[in-house]
Amino acid sequence: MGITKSEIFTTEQNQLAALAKTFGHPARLMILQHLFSIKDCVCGDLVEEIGLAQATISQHLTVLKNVGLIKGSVAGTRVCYCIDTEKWCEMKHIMNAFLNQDVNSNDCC
Amino acid sequence: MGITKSEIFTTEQNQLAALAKTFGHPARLMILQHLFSIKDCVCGDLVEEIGLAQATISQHLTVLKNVGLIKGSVAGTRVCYCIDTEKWCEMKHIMNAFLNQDVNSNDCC
DNA sequence: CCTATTAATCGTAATATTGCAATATAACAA
DNA sequence: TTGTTATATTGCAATATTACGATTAATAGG
Repeated sequence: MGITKSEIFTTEQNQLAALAKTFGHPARLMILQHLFSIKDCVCGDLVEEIGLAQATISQHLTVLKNVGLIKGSVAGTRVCYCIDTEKWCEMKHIMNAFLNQDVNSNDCC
Repeated sequence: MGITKSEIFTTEQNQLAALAKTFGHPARLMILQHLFSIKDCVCGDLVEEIGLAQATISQHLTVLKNVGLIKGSVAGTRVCYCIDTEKWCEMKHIMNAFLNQDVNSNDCC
């Protein structure tokens, strides 16, 4: 039904799935990579950079904002977006805990 | 339009997005965690374990199989699923390369 | 052969996501 | 104020995803 039965899963599972879903679109990955690559945290050129309509980019930015990975501050007519490094690290720990669960089981790598 | 414009992104970005999308559902996370927790690699109890219909579980297993993270071998009437550890590690490297890109930029953690 | 068991597939319904044009909003500049 | 620029929101269309009942296929056990 396109609807996920969240109630039968743990909070942790739902949270991790929500995070992963955020990374589940190449445009959002590109946005994050661009935010990492520039130093001065000033954005707004994402539309030309990526090649999707302005409305679409804005939507993807909202998704990233909602999950907390980026934050934007108004600077005149522009909005300055940047990575929320604290949330990013928090996320990294959650992801790593999942990705490294194999060390408990058997031989790997 | 519900359709992703894959052609404007790099192969790496599309690949990573596809991987992340796989983790973007709690049922699939639960399946993977269950496969890690048991040792003998015999499955089939996933339906009771999770609480979704058999057809739904089968669908999720197909998604995981398509991305290569699990493999199944027929054993009589049953199918034995297990993690493809090689692919799992491969995936882990790809994910980590993305998650750790922040070390290049500024102070974190 | 017949039947039960297990998992995959089909068909369908409901909801979610992606994308864009058009419009709205907000701030600056003249 | 008027016009310009930058971003957000709205409305809509197309496609994707999730879920399940029903069916099918394949095998094991009598």
